[in-house]
Amino acid sequence: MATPVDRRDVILERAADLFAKQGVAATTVREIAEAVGILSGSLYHHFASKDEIVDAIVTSFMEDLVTRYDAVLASESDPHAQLVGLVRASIATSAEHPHATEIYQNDARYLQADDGSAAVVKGARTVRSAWIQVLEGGAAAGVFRDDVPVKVVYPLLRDGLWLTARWFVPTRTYGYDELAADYVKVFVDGIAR
Amino acid sequence: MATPVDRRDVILERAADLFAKQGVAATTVREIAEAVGILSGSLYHHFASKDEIVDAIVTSFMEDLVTRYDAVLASESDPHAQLVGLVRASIATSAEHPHATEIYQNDARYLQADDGSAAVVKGARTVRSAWIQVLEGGAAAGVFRDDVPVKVVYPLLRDGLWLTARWFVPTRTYGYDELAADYVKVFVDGIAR
DNA sequence: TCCACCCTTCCAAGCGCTTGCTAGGGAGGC
DNA sequence: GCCTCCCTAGCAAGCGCTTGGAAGGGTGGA
Repeated sequence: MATPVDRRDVILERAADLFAKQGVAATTVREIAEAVGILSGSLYHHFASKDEIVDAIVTSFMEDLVTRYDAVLASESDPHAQLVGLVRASIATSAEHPHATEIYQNDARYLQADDGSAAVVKGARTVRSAWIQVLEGGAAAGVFRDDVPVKVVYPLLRDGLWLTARWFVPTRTYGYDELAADYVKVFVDGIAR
Repeated sequence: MATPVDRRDVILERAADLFAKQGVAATTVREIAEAVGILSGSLYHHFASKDEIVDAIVTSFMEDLVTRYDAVLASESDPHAQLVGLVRASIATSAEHPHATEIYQNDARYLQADDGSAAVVKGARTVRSAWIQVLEGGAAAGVFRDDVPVKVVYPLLRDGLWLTARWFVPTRTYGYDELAADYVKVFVDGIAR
């Protein structure tokens, strides 16, 4: 018999999958319950609301991400190394939370509309400032270009990076490490030969 | 008194705005009707269903995009010029259809789940092949790098580009042309100094 | 060891409300 | 009179969630 912790995790996992595929609004509690193998009323034994399920998924992802970013910035000081670290941390977090990124990308409005959870809002701010700090630091140090505003560079990097969760499927010969390396090549060196 | 064409356009415009902000599933026909200034039952005089509204918005955008892409590829043969052309065409189309891009990015699953409209599916294929053609042609011509697979380069470019619709707000001194130019700088030359 | 009690988890039925949409009829313009 | 556009009332289906009760397992005391 599953322990309480296990069932709760299964709900989060299945819900994350459905939310990512269909969007939060279009996913019913009945669908989530069916995917878990229980009836929808039973979900409310574990979570107070559908919103709370969403929050739990995204909060877990965001906390993991912030922890990894903090570790990168604490251990690297060279802008290029920091950038590589942030990319690797992002991709590793995305791999660890296979659907949270998709939910966050697609349903950020949903979270904001409900004023989100404090942890998510705070985490998002931390994530953004990590990147801005690295890009600005790199430009100041003469490592990164400064002719394109950081407020333009950052969203281009951000969106390319986070939407890898939507299309990337690792294979035996081309995994997350290879993706991170190629991402850095494309953005740091460009596609020109 | 508004002519039928005008009212229909107003519905599409208002619906596009709401769909982009909230997602298709989370936008009710009552909200759309209210934004237009009529009651929800009246929408069905102009459109057979809510889905048809979505389709009309996305189809119009996609047709415009394909037309612009075809024009670029017909008039440029140098890979770099083609890439610049595709970028400029994408950004121009995005500016012309302020919300369709957001809908397409967020609700592509929705469209696919309903087998979408033939025009959208066909258009999406055309769009993708235009990029692949340019990237592969450029690599073969020694203009673009060939050490990173095109199937990785393309989605990075694509996502950075299309999500500009989500964050970019033109100002008097930094408009769509400047964005296109900076996008090209970032992706073609990279951010390294 | 056995039994009563408690807790956890779930089922089942249903609530109040919302959704996309229908169909009948009215109003205004030509 | 006819046509276009809209209002109105309401339908059927479905939504997130509540509530009462059942079932199973664990624990402690006699």
